[in-house]
Amino acid sequence: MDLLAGLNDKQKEAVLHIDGPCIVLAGAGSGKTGVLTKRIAHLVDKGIEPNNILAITFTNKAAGEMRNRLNDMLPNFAGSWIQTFHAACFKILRMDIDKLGYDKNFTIIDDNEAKNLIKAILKEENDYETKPEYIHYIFKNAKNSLENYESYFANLSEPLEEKNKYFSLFNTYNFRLKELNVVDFEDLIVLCIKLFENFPNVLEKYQNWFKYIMIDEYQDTNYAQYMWAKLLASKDGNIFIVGDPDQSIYSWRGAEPYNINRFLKDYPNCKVIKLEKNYRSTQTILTAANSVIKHNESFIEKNLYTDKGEGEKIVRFCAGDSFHEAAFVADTISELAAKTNREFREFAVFYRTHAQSRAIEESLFRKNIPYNIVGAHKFYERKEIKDIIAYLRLAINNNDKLSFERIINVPRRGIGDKTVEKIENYANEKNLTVLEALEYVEDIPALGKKVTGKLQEFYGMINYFAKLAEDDAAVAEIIDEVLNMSGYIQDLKDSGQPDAQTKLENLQELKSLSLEFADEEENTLEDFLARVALVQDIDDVDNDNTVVLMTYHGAKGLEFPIVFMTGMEEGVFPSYRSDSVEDIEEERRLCYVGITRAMEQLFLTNAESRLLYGYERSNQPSRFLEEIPEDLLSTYTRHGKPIVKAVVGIRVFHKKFGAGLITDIIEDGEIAIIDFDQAGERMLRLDLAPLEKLI
DNA sequence: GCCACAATGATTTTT
DNA sequence: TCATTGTGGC
Repeated sequence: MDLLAGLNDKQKEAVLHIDGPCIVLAGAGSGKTGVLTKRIAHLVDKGIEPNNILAITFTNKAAGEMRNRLNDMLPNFAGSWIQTFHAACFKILRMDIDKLGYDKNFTIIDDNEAKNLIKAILKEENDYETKPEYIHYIFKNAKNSLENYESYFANLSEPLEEKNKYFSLFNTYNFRLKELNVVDFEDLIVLCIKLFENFPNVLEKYQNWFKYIMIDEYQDTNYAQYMWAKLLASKDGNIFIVGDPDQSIYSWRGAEPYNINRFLKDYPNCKVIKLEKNYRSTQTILTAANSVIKHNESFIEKNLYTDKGEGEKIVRFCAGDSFHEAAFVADTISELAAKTNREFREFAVFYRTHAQSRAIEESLFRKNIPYNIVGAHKFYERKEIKDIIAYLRLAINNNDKLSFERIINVPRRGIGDKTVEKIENYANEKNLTVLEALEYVEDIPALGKKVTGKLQEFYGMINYFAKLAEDDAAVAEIIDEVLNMSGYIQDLKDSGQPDAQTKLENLQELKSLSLEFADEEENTLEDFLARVALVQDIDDVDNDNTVVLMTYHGAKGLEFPIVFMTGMEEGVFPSYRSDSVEDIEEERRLCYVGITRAMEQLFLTNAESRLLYGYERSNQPSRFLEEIPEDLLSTYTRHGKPIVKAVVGIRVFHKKFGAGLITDIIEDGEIAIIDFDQAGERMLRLDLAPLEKLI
């Protein structure tokens, strides 16, 4: 097959690049995934072993997509190192973490569990002042910085007392992690680097292994990830990175777009390739995106262009309030879907915060438009899923107190905090894991007979699961045993919770996932647990034909024929929380990401007032709106659309009651009965009521 | 150990 | 406003 077919000159140059450092600045929609995969295919064509190629992505979804495309291109492709940073580090640590004094059957905890551990520590210290979220943030930054921890904490701009407290908490936290035989997300990267630095022969092993390194979404790497890649590439210097500084929207999570500059400094002779031709959007949309992002200070100018032609104008709609805005979105979707024969899945609605989705949901629901919210409730964060995972983790890692505490009384076994405390004290005293302590449950002082029996039962059950795992039973089978033996399913069925059915379905889904997992090369329970920890959400290829709702952040990497950017208001987007120039610039990049998702048509909406934290707030239109040239827009406001003739069935807007539908007109056309979306049914005099017709 | 009510405090979240 | 978290009574 011809790898270069259909590529432009810049893309070809990137695909054909083999040795030495190279940076590809890939604008939105410039075909970067194609370039990455084709470059791998080209390397393989040139006789390079697939296993000598390391390709790093940020999401499992991106990694999976790349693998799929390669499998299509090269049917026998067996490269197993197309991974996220975290998954690659996990694979490395699984082989060598014992050199750092960790047990090889360590498990991974996610951010929530890390926060819970921090909360527990704070509670032990009777510290009710320190905010766990903040501490967690500091801890993450400390690890990602790769600095000496003592000096990192000493350099914090906090009072000395606080700094000392934080440092001491940090040490306790890390001590606990090791004790529990778990690592957090940051540890995966940092421990891997530690391994490389302390054991040069290990580093060399991987350097010889990964002769060709590729990193996607480089603008989103943090300092530790930058250093990790640099270490691995430092022997041969065959590092190929792809990124777009204008799409860096995660600096608040530790991403350092400055890493691109570091890269340019590290490799002054690197090849720089700019991909500016866009294959996604109309020129109108691209011009809008270019104009907005020009307001940011930038060291690399990019200008997206297309040969698709101008396309439709961007529609700008100014709504009275958030309900009006939502009604506009729903009405427009329903109209367009009918008129242009579009499927619902071609529409996407973006908002800055999840709280904004509600009004939009209600409007869509009212219009019978099917929709899906992306990213609000992640599969693996659901309580029922986490519970079952905790059973599995405890079976693998007997010392995982976090999991133990989570499920010892789920479903209810009559074992409360006091009992747990006694068990943990005993375990500490005798230097046993929590599960081992249960073996000697009769020796634990001050436990009732009933409780003892329950604990023995629990002990036997977990051991049985562990035995199954040891005998390499299929993960699905183990999950089945957990669901039944623990009584979890029965308890759900008996509970009478309104969402019990959904939960049961989710558990079924977990089982299905584990069945699929059985086909993987590495399919032990340990591997499954690592997968679960590293995959925050299941990317069920949404085959539903629904409108998609998500935050601007969630939209990154996606594309839709028709996009609604809602809440384009000062204080909402940009957020009232961003005040520094840097903050505003990041919001602007987020706006740029939003605009460039749209393929054919873009709608920008704002509301003159909206409900925030219980009270009404008036917001100015977003500054980003003014940064788009006027001639690209066709603007509609709720003003200037007086009701020419009130008839049953039209939608109207009332200054106080919001949007509603005229359901009847009585008294010779003098009085209308209007069913308001929010305010309910009202009778209003048409000559007096401040009504406007909704478009 | 469990349940009901009050107090709180609230962007964005690839792993 | 509203969902989550903590406290007090049983």
